[in-house]
Amino acid sequence: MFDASRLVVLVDGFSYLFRAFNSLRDFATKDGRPTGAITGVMRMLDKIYENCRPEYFAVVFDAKGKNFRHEIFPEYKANRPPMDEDLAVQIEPLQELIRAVGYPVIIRQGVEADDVLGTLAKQALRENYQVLISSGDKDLAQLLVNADISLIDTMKNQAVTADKVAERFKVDSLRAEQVIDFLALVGDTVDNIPGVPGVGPKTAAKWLAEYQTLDAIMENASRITGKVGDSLRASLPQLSLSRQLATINCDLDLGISLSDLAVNHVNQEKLERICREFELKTIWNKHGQTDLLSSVENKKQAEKNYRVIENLSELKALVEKIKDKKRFAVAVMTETSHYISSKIIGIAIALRAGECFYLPLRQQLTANLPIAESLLVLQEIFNDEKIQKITADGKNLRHALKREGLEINNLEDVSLMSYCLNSTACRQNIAAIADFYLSYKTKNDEEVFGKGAKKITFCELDCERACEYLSEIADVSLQLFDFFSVKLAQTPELLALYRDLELPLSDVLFRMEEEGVFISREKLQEQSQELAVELEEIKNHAFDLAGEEFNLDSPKQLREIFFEKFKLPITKKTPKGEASTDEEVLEELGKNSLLPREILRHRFLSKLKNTYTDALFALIYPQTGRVHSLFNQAVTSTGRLSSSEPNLQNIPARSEEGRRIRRAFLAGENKKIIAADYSQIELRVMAHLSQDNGLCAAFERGEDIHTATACEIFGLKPEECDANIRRRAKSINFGLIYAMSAFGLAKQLGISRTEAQEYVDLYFSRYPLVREFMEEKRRQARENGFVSTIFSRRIHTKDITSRDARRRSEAERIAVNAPVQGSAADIIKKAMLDIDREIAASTDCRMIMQVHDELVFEVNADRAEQYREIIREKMQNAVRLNVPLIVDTKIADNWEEAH
DNA sequence: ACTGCTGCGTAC
DNA sequence: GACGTACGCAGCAGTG
Repeated sequence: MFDASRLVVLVDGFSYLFRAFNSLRDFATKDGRPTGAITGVMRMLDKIYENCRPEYFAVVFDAKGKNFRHEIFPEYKANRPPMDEDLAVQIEPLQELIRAVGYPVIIRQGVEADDVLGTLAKQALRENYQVLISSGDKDLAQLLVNADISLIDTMKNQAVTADKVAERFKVDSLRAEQVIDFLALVGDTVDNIPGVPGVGPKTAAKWLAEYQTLDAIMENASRITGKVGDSLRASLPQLSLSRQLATINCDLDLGISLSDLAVNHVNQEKLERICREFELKTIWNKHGQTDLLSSVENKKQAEKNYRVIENLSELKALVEKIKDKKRFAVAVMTETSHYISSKIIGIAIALRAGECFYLPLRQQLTANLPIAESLLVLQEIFNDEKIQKITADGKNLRHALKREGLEINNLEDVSLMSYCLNSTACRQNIAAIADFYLSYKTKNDEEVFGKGAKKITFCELDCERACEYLSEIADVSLQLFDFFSVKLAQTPELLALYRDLELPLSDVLFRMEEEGVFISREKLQEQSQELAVELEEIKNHAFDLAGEEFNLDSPKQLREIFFEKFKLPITKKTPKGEASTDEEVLEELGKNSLLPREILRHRFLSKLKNTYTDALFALIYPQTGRVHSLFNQAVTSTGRLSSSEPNLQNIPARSEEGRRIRRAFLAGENKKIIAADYSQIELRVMAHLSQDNGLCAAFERGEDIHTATACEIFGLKPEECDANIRRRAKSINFGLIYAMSAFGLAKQLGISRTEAQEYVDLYFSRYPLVREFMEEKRRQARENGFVSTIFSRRIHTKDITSRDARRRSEAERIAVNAPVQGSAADIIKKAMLDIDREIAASTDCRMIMQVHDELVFEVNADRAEQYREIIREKMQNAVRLNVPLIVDTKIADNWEEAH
């Protein structure tokens, strides 16, 4: 119907508002606040936007108060009945909502929406756009004098064109040029435009058919007979006023350019807040997931131009372009496997949305670029501080380049930007991010690579497919960078989180991963063999006790033996309703028989063997004897790091046999391990955040916090507090951080629910601000949809208003725990940066692991003491809290002894 | 043979 | 249901 690339759609907001309000009168929130107008207008806006896909779009509303027509005629619109209160309350939230989803909203004081619509329309015509105005207001028909303007009647959903003007006014003949004069003659009782009394549409149309214009009618007034003629002559003095009032002013100075009418990215936070407040699930589902601009960008994608760079001179030409442009997005593909040994297959470089170049380096069946020369050319731009490099995963890119002997600086990372904006909105990989924020669906991996046995690797792709696949990643990275830059700038503290904490940290993590940790193959192997022997003994013993052979690792078979064969009582069920055989159950059964105890021992040892000694052994990199695991930066909801392949953050520490694993984590020759861990960092953070006097004072005095808690709530002196009482207090303390219920505490301590509740009540009466802190966090979560850490990191709590009580209480626990856990994560991250800056220049000290509240270093033995002090000082002073931060450090030859 | 889920257990 | 955040093992059921 229209050429969307030259189309401007203008919507008369109030026209939509009345229409929607009247047709959806019973829409309301659960507590009775009306929402029909909001819902209806949004539906109508989405519909017209999606149907027309205009280049520019605006929703125009009348401003409150008087306008220039009141100045020339004070009684203007004096007869308007007051607006229905149910409608009035919807206006402001609606306008906010429209802005939040990204449609431009225009409201101007002193003029009416019609004048704004007319002015914008004229402006658009000047720039050779077609204009479509959607309104129920007949007066706008006067704009149809121009063929490039069309009207859509909101009420009937019909197009009104110049030849339909008469039809629209239900008269025999009327041309667009005559609409103003027609309106002046007829007048408007609602707007209180006087007109000629006794003259209605029929008479006005008849006169205009005969005399063409109002001026001519006025000149010939004397020739008109009858009562209407008398009336016309009596009205002559005010007719020009009527005409003035009826005339839409198309020459306002609005200070708006056409580009202001481009749709914007969705404002997720605002949208979420409004949708939550007014229970607008459908709108949230629609706009919370997609983005108006994405359709624009997807359209650009349709014109995307991905090209393979075929020789060195083309590459050099590209590099010159990049030097000129000062920024580009880059994506690499390696031969899968592990970063530590992986070579680059190809590189994609995006210069602007839709424009990308692919550099084949080790593509099979392809005339690749000469690797050494190409990398040399690239090194120049990678190392140029003035050229900004954008990537979807900076750490991985650094690894890939490092394998080729390259480095890169001035790097931006869209995954980290996305993570800082919202850690839980979507998984933080480029495909999920592009889908979530741009509704851009990247190529499906399965379609590109196949699956199962037919699966191929990236280097086996033909060059064109490789180019399409990787170019798309670089392309969307570039687009997302611009998108996130705007979003982060809207919330400066999140921009700071990204720029000052997460982005620089990714480089520290890169070097930790590169460094790896030395693990003794011999020690692991020795332990593994011992474990195998004991496991075999236990297995045979278990078979004897059970009277049959079975798989000790199978919960299903254990169920059959315990609860069917031996008919032991079922005390606990799994979420699926099956009898549980977990540790707690077997401990209980083990009080009366040997088999459960043997199973427990078997479980414990096989866990050690399978998950630790054997798995770790397999991941030792043969050339160096070191394990290079991943420290994932954008995984957890709270801001903690996670570790994988292998997970170095859950190496056993509590049992003696488990700690033996840690003894295999060695310092290299002439080196020492330094372990430095924060003492009670989460409880200190809670003391700081809650400002509770009692809790802060205990830390100020340097007391053992669990003993102090025990003394406080049980009214004891420190010397009266035995290990058992301290254990209870410790459980309470941890339970609080995790927002544990009395039920959970009771189970943990093996006491009754009421007794546990008494402990909790006692705790809160002694530490009242802790309770207030928790209530405040739940309140903040309800109000904002998120809670924040001391570094302003946000943790979203979308289920906080859920009708499902279980989901809601889960969200409440997140609201309480996340600021504590997340702030602790912020603090250690800051410490890592501070330490890194101190040690980066030297090779004597390397950070090798982070375990949430602990940092592990490998240092030159003769400088260990010196670094220990630096580490302690930087960790303790990473931030300034209301309570002291204490760090315990120890130097040893292996990780276990460093505690 | 592969995939994804379940049950369980390790860390902080 | 009932304690927050992770990762990863073996078993197992469904799919090809």
